Amino acid sequence: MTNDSAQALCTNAKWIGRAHCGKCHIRQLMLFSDLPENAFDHLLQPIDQFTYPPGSVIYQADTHKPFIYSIRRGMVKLAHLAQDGSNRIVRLLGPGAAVGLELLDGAENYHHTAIAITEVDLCKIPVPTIRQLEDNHPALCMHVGRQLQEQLNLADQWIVALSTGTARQRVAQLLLVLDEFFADENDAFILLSREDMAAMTGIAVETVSRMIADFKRQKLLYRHRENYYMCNVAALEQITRLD
Amino acid sequence: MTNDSAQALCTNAKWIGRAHCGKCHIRQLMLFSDLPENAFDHLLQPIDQFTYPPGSVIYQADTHKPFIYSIRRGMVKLAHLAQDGSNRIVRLLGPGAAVGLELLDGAENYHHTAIAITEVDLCKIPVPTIRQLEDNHPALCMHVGRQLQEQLNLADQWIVALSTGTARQRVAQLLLVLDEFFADENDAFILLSREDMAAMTGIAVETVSRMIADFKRQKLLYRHRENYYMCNVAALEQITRLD
DNA sequence: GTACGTCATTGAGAATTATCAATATATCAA
DNA sequence: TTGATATATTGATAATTCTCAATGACGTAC
Repeated sequence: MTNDSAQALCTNAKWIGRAHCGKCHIRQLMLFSDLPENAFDHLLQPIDQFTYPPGSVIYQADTHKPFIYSIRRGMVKLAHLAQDGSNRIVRLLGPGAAVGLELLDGAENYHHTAIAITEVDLCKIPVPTIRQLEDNHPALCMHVGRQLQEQLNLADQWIVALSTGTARQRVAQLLLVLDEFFADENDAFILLSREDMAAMTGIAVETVSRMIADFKRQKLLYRHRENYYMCNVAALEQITRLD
Repeated sequence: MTNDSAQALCTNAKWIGRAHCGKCHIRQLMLFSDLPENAFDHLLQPIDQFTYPPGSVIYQADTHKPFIYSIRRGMVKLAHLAQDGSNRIVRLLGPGAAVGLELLDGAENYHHTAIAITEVDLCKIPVPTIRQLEDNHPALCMHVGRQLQEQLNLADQWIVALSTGTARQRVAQLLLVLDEFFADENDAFILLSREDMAAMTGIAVETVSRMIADFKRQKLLYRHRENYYMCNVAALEQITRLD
């Protein structure tokens, strides 16, 4: 349970440019869907875009910066890192999700540590800018609510699917989550590190490795191309039911 | 893991009366805090109050009724009941919390089964009434958001505290949760059934019983009065850190 | 009071998982 | 390419937890 993952907590964000939310091509996914284009004409503070390399820390739990982030590309994990080195991932988020929303509800500090798993593009949105937009466009409040409800659903699913049952069942569920939410157009997904999978399911790294290796041998999980895998959904679903 | 809790899923709500939200004495806790008194003068549909005896089902997952509920008194569990009889509790809620909020975000059906643990008083709020109030009082949207954020925090804590670590640690964490959120003015709380505790922590009923019995023997947990218990917070916190 | 039902506790053995250690594989820099 | 490093896999054993079974405690109906 106590993993000594001495992953250096470094941030290596690279500025991509000013965001043009009115013209954002994935806006329907994002926090600002169906705000009018001109809503972004006179922002108090601009919204910038950044790229983060894999492993970089977007923000740390119990620290404060006045920004929330909207994920444009890539995969972000929200983790709880205890002082004893133990590490529990509570959520895995992808394009369209917003992180750091707790700041909008009066939280002083971030509740988790957010880390890029893959290369990630984010919009960095100042909290005062959100407030300004909320004042002028009450609909935004609903979108924030929708984000929260969505994340609540994910958290509940995390409890039911990834934190319940035998190790085999949990790892199978995790693969199904990756397949459902993070697969590309070929239905292939990046297989996470065993350490991350262990932190998601609350089981030991070696146990995860055994389950994954076993699934590979049984051809329930197979390589599609470099770093990308596909899985036999029906067979894994069977396992989640009957170990 | 698979518990054959053949608890009859019966509802026995008793009507208490029409709610007078403008004069609700715990309104600051509730969904409608700081809406003006007259906001409730011309509701499309009334808000009624009900009492539920322990064990009664408030609503069932995957069913639909156009109501959300605000808890005035008592303790409610949100559970996921799988067809194979397994039962995982994802949240424990008390006065001031609202349940069924997923309906406000377009969900067709409830996401959990909500069951009264103690005797419970609820306000039954029709969804159209919420919509009406939201239209007239945009601030309500923020309150819903706050409820969601609050429940998201609880869900995350559930993952980190109650679904991580050894059985001993999890049961200790559960007692700390009961002490923190559900203790009365004497700092005493109702000790849940072993079955509920097992469903909250994802461990077997017998294992929970062993841990609880052990805590009692060590005087970390002791009876205050009929059905109410107190715990040694410092000692239990110690256990959560070092097993 | 006794019989019954429900729930909590305890015991013992089986099964699962964690831990520690070794080996294999992949990755990366030179 | 070759090392050097990190990550994944596997093995063996210890520890934990689950499961099944028995017993105890408590309340309720009769």
